[in-house]
Amino acid sequence: MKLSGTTIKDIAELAKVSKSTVSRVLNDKSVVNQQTRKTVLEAMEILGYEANVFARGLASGRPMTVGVVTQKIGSPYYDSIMQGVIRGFAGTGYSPIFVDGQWEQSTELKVIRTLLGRQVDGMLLLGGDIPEKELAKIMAELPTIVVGKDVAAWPDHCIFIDNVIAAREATRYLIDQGHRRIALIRGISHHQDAIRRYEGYAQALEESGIKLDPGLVINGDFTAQSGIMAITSLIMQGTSFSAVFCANDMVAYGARLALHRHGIRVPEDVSIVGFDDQGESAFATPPLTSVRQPAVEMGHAAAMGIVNLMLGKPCKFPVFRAELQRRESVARLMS
Amino acid sequence: MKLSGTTIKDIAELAKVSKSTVSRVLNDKSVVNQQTRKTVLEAMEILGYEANVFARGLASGRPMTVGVVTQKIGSPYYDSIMQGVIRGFAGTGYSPIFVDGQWEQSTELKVIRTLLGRQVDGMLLLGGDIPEKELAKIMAELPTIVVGKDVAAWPDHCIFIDNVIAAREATRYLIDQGHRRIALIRGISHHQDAIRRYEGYAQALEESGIKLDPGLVINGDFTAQSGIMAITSLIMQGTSFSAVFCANDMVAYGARLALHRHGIRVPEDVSIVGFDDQGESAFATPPLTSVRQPAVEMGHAAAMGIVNLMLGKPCKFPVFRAELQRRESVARLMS
DNA sequence: ATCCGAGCTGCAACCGGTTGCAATATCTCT
DNA sequence: AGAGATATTGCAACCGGTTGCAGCTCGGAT
Repeated sequence: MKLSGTTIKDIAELAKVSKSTVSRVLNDKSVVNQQTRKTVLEAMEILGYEANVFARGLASGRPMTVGVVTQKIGSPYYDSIMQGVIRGFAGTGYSPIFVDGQWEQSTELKVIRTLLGRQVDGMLLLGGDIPEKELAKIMAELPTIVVGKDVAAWPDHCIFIDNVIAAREATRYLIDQGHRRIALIRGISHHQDAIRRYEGYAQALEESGIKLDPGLVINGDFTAQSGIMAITSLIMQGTSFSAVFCANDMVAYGARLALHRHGIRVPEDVSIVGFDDQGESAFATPPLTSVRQPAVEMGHAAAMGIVNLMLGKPCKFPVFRAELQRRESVARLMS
Repeated sequence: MKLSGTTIKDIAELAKVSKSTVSRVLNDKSVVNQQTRKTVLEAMEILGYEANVFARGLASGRPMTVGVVTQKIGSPYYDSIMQGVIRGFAGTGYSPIFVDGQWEQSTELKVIRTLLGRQVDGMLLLGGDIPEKELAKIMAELPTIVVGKDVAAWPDHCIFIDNVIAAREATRYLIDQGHRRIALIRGISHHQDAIRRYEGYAQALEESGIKLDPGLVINGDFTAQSGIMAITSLIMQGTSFSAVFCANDMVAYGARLALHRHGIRVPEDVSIVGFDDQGESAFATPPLTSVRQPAVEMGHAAAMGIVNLMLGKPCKFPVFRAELQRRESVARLMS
């Protein structure tokens, strides 16, 4: 079967050098005479050369693919990162293969092992919850970048936003709007993001001299259902609150719905702030105030970063900042 | 670099045959003695053989990849299909590469050409809007399956739900609930789905002896923003209506928000029905009644179908049915 | 017994690169 | 000028399969 045609052999002939030399120019690993290199590059230009991924993968043992481990296909936040990743790989010659960790540590480890044993020469971990010791092994074996998580030992290989600061700002915003009784619906309790956001929440309260009331902090699991249950339980216990800060937007939707069911108006009676700023949030009723994470951009940066890493170049990431999108789900508290 | 290890050579030795024979067993194209085949298969079993994608791609010219053309990475409906596709390819040896048509016919054609000229041996088209003539060319050149769109000339290569029936059922449901003045916010006017849904809407009205009022039909473009504008324009014109059927859920969110802005309650004053049933819809306030499309399942089926097609086997698809999810955004009209 | 075709199987070339090693050219130093 | 060091380049093997073609085996026809 004939494909696009030009091979390094053609180039070699045109440039009057050997295949080896062309290959060397291509991988620009070993030294090639400047003049020769130029001639070869011109030849490539003329012939419109494009490397055959398979031949290269076969010969070099480098499969030109990157394993991307996501938490759960279908979860808005990770899907956004995935979108960025797809875009980031476009045109690099590398292609991503996606696997699903199902939010379970064991599954995640299993799929990672499969990827390792198989044919990937780089790995992108989106979130995830595997122990640092395991992570160390992976990092030692393959170029790896972690997105949406901050691993102390590899600051340069992580792309993330500062969840503490983000949560602190969001909470402070509520405080600035006059709220004092601010409930927090947390994510999965051992989840790094959940912990950080809790921390930010606590800091903001403390800075404003508000005593943290443990009764206002409810555990959830990042699902809308957990938002419903959290609000329900707050109401059943008769706890009073004028605002809720949610682990993510899905939780916020659930919370908002539960409030509605109890005849509590948003934002007149209770204000809501979410986290992630999914696309739907701007059009929720009322539009949801939410901390926007630049997830797509982060995914994009991750893809480009891992490519550099695999080429042996260092990678440097821009600093990503979360930004509070102020919308109508928060009202100024008159008192 | 050493990878997982076993090659056909190992198998050949163990089974005491030549590489060729092993290869023949593998591709089970040409005739191989039953006994020999059995021995080889056993050897493969023992050694846990797994073909090297690159060697195979190189040697056969068949790259074992499938081009997946989506409309817009980030659009909920197509993303859901993509999820199904990813799952469907898992473990088949084929891997998908995703490209983005950006909702533009020209972009779509361009990326498709790139894929054709490049190295894919199958194509999955998610939705899309290219002329049937172009489609014919593609189909002639490569195994192709179209998802979410019904192309008359290739009924066997399309996976879709009957939008006319789905829209008719949804509309009829509103009618059954006592609604007579039912607005329709359409999708992009020339879009097949939009046209079909309009048709279903019209049919349902006619079957119930309700005269279709063109003033109740507003054009939109599948975005939340268009939902807002549609409702706003209806209200500005003083058109009365007790229900709105939306092109998709995003439009429904927009519509719901616009109604809210005008102090119109949902569902007490106006009922809303959406289309697609995104994950968020069950937790909207109020939970949105919506036509659920089994998008993930469709993507999954598409992936498995294209694999069969590429192997020369025929593919047969189950019939996918949309199903109305009845939730609280629709109220019975008391009159 | 000889011949023939069908059914299997092995040989070896080839897919398009990569890479270790040897060969050649160039340069530097004594 | 001669020797050793260094920079470039080419040769050829190899990655792990696929496949056209030739060769061998064997039963049945002549």
